Amino acid sequence: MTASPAGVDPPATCEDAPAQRRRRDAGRTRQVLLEAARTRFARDGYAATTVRDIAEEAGVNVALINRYFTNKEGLFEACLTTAVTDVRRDENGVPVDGIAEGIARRIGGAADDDRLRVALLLLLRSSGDDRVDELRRSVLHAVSEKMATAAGGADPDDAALLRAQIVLATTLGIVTLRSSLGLQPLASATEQQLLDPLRDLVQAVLPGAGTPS
Amino acid sequence: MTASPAGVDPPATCEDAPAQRRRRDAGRTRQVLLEAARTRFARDGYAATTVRDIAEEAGVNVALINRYFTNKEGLFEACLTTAVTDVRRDENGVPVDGIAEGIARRIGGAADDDRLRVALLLLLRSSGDDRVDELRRSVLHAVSEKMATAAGGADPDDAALLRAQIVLATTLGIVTLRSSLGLQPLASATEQQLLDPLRDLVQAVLPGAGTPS
DNA sequence: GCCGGTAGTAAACATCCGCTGACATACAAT
DNA sequence: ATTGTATGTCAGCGGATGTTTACTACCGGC
Repeated sequence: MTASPAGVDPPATCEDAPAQRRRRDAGRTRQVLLEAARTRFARDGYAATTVRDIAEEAGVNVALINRYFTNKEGLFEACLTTAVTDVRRDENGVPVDGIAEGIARRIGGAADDDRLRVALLLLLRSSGDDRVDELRRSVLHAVSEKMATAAGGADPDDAALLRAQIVLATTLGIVTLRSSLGLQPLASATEQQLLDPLRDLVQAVLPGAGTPS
Repeated sequence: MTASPAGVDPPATCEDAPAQRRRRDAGRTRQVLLEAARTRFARDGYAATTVRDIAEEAGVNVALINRYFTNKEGLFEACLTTAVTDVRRDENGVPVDGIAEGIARRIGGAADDDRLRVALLLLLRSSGDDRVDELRRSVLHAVSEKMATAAGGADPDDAALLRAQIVLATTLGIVTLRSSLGLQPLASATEQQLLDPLRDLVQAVLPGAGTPS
């Protein structure tokens, strides 16, 4: 017992975590798995990502994916759910005016906002499952509705919704071209450099979008 | 010889093609394969598309993919080359002014312009091969340069290029949201309905973009 | 201490994937 | 008609993929 045959780290030195970290923690491994899957799915897409890749990146046994998420599809759905949460939370935190500022910050912001960029990329990835696709669609629809409402007042008509969705398309397109393609100079443009064009764009496309300056 | 044992159609009735169609035509099968691969790759992405799928859709034996394109990667590269050609040809055919009109027509135009939409989607798909990715990048860069030049005069600086790439991002984003997500009302918007917002957008984002009306 | 249930592991399974080589057939030149 | 070559077919290989199963190690409560 004192010298376990296969143990790499005997419990002599405690871990660096605030509380001593358990070696076996279902919630934690679930979280690590989810995090690894998010980045992989967002970067490479569903089909190009293997469960073994995810497990290795998470430092976890492959079989645990099936234990905690039933199957690969379930893991993807869980990732998408976290992405939906991220997007919704971000929506609430942003002021109603300053749409362009919000987009620029989300797209080109500091590295700690990377989570939101991953979430946006995830919303563009499809696993082929119709039910999950419907989830993606409904979230993006809600986002565009929110944007249209913020720009033009309550209960936007189809024309206003269309304009909001065009702005949304711009946002998603920029994120894609930046992270997946690395198209220069767009890919290395700072938040500040993005702001001016985006302000022009939003102001022109969205009816009644205030000019906060 | 007169009654071939496995022949399905003896050459009694000639095919409907203008000249009698040969039963074995390398160029034609190559073309059919390329066509099937384009739509599949554009719709489902590289990894999610199998060579067996492509061959079946083309009505052709799987092994012929390797015969004519070496491997799956080669087939994808050939698809991308046709997409590049399509985009370049389309660029030349469009007048310098009326950028918004051009985008609207390409995005929401008649069904016979579907080839260009497939080409645009293909440019967003990656096979993971660095050399092919560089091709995608260079083409999109050239497109944005052309757009910036058309809008603001020769030799655009980085700021002008950035603005053109934002418009390009809008274009690609709209195509994605329409065909891959089916986001309403954007997905079913007609060319005419897209035109007004796009005119506003282009006019605001691109410096010196003329107002042709 | 020990013991039940939970967390994690290892190995294998069934299937699918891209690809290849040997073979069969159609075409064209002779 | 014969023959050489281009074109297409077929079966299968080696490997990767998602998933399952049988097993071990750990933890917390008694």
